[in-house]
Amino acid sequence: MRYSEDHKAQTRQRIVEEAARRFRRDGVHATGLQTLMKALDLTHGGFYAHFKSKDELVEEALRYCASELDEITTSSLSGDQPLATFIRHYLSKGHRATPAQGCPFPTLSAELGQRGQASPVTDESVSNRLAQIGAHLEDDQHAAMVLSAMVGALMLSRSVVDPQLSDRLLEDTRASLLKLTGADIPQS
Amino acid sequence: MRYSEDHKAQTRQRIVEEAARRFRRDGVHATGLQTLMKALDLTHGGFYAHFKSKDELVEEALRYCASELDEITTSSLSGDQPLATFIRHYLSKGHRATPAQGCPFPTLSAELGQRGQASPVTDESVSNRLAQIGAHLEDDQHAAMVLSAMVGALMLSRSVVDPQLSDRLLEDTRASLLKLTGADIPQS
DNA sequence: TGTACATCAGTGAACGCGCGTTCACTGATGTAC
DNA sequence: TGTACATCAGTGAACGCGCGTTCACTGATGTAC
Repeated sequence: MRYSEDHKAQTRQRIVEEAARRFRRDGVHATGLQTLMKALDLTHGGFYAHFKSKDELVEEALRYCASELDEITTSSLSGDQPLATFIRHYLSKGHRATPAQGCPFPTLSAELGQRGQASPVTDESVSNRLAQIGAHLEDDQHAAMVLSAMVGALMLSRSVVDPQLSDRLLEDTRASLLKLTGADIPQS
Repeated sequence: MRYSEDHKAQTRQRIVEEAARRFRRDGVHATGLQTLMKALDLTHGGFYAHFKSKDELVEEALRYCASELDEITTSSLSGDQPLATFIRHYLSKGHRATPAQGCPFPTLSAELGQRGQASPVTDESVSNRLAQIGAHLEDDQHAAMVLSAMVGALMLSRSVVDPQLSDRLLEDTRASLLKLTGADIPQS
């Protein structure tokens, strides 16, 4: 079957977006191409018309996550009390409950490090986040700690069983970060 | 072959320790029982004389990591300027380079959350860490942020390619945490 | 002390399964005449 | 306008492989006599 001009590009994009969801929800290793393609009503053989390997898809999906993250943080860090808003959003129960649509670091960083699949895409995304956060701090050397605390707290809060402990990790970290960054940037 | 009284217990322990190393280095999913047993000069079939499933081994290995972590933190948090020493040790290049012997949170938390394999062992270990850290802070509500920042920074520093960026994550976070906790606990 | 037997940690072939990847193929559509 | 052909996104069977798990087995040792 021959399709309209941009049909192939659209299919490719659908694969990338579904992969970005599943990688974050289940992990890269645990996401099979067969299942992934079936979820899009496609057969697995067709995958290789779009990507030369699973690794190439991983790279693409990371790029997609990174650009999504860029958008969200950029828009979130532009209103009133931008950093506080961002922290509250990042360390929210909503974000904790939806890893598939969330920040890729708490879900994918460990696995990418272990698989030796780290890519410049991750580096650039981390650098961008540090720069964005640092721009809203009096001393931008604290940016690494703020980012690390957000990523770590979200990951830990998703890994414990007890809901109270999970809430505590999320809420205490949020309160501490708000207090610390609020002190750096006096609020109106 | 019939072996000495505690031979079986010793073998079991060797399996648990090798698993704890490999799970942290490669991830749980990526660690095969075949390879694991071969590394101990055993055949894979014998595995089930010790554990009823891989899941049971995961649980055991987590328990082992947790007790190891207990020991390290307890001894590390008992000298002079205990929290500062602990932070420096945790966010060191040595710890970054040896995930197999290090804290299980940066390597395993994401995967355990994704696999729905979270276990009370993790909860207890997180609680213990929070309590230990909180005991050395003026306001123990900051414990969650301190732990999250350490876990997040170590994980992120292992996931980036650029050594400078990796160092920055580690060192900036360390400096920030030392400054923050040092302010809470005035040093002699 | 010497022999027969029971134990059971460890062996290794085999199971079904899903993985990533390859490939000969289909068939609806756009193009050429 | 109508017909023949080329294109190529997507199909689905097949590949070798390693996974977790099962099982009939081995054979060195401790125990019983």
